[in-house]
Amino acid sequence: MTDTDSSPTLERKRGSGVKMVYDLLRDEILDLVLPPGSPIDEVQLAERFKMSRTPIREALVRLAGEGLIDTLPNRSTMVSSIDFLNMHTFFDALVLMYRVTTRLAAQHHRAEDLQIIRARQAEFAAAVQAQDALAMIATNAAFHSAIAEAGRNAYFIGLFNRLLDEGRRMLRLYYQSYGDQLPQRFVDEHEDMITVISARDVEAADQLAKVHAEQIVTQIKRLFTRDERLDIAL
Amino acid sequence: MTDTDSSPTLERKRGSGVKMVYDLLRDEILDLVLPPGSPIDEVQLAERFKMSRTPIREALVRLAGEGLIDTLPNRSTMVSSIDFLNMHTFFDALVLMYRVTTRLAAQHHRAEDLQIIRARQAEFAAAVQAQDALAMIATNAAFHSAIAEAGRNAYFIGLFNRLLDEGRRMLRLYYQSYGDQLPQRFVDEHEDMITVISARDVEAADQLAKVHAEQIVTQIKRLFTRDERLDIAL
DNA sequence: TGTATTTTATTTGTCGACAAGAAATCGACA
DNA sequence: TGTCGATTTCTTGTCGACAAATAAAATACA
Repeated sequence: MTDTDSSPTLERKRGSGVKMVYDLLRDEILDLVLPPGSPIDEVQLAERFKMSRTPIREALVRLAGEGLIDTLPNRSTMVSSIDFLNMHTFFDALVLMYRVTTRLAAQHHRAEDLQIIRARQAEFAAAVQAQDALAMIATNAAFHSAIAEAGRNAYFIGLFNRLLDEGRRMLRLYYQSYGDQLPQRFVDEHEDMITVISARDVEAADQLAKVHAEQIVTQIKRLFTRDERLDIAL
Repeated sequence: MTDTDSSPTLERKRGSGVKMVYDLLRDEILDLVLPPGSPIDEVQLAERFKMSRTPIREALVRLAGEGLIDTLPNRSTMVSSIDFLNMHTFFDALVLMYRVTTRLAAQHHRAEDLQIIRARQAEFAAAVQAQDALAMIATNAAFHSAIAEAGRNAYFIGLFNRLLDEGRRMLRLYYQSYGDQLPQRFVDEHEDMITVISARDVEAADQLAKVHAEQIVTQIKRLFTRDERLDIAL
């Protein structure tokens, strides 16, 4: 890992360094490649990416702003822990955002939005077909994120994406312990959601999102409550 | 401004510089001391606070993360504009957060929460009494923020505070043009909200928050739509 | 006089180095 | 052997300086 590696005199474009390390670190955190509590060493990252600590630091400040890492002043910085104690607040917010974004999508979507949503749904269906649990998590989040985008409310989009990120971490924690798969039922429900959205049936969209979200929540809750091993990760 | 000034060898505590400039810049932005579009010059701030550009930069990255400033790569950074075109999305989110946070406060509040809420309400009533429009804006936001805290959902608290900040900018824009005052009616409604929260009447809290929020929204809307001068600020 | 091109200037992005703060290590002493 | 204190080490926070990118200004040319 410390050899001269691939690029000898790598020339980076001026502003791209921070985005690169931000994106990669973010992915590694959300995929639990860096599990909660992992130490984040600036100088280690600096020599890993062959750049100064300054752009590394900027990326870390951004991640800290999103709550993905915690910074102990003058001491250390590490990947933030998953708050299982207040998980119910997460579920409350998640269900509400599911409903609101689906509602707004039914109201404000345009033709091109539906194309994107359908593409995401196809990817999700493929992941389910392939029994690829991690791909299911990612494509499911992308599907609902696309719906939120169609709703065109930046405030809701922001919070929802944040929640989906947090959920990605929690689900990943589960799916790497087991080898389970999400049921085919979700695929069908997604199809129904697309139907009512394109029909601009706001109330039906809301109701569908509600049962869909609560179903996911109860499933996740069941997984976590019957598995005490996860308590140690707190 | 460039003389030796007050403190000759001012010793700042190690991590306090960024917080100081962050807090102050944030206040100046929200109070429209720095109106939308104002250029933010790093070196100017650096010599103003007598520190290096590095901590300034960190504060700016944080502010950019909250959407309070916009950074043009390699060019300039300035105070972000108020998005009047999508104001309805702001109102949608604001009303919903009003409702949700008040609901949750009725459910989860503790005795000490009510003390804080009542204190904020007293400050708001005093501001109304004194006809201090700016103080009304601030204390009203603080009142509802305290209710949100009592609801104990970090996700909703985060979004709601963000919305209150944005609303603070918009209202400030209005109240510095005119000399109007919020009606006494809001004080009474606040009292009603405290009553139903302490009675843990969730549905009544929700309903009260709904009419309260929508009333505020319609009032703001009326102010902005009847005043075309504000279009130029976009 | 108007337009294209070079030059200058200003601002940001990055770097290497140093200092401060806190934890870990070591050592003195009971 | 255990505890307290000094020292070392390790990481972060800050600094001054340089380089790149862009905009503005100046110049050349038709």
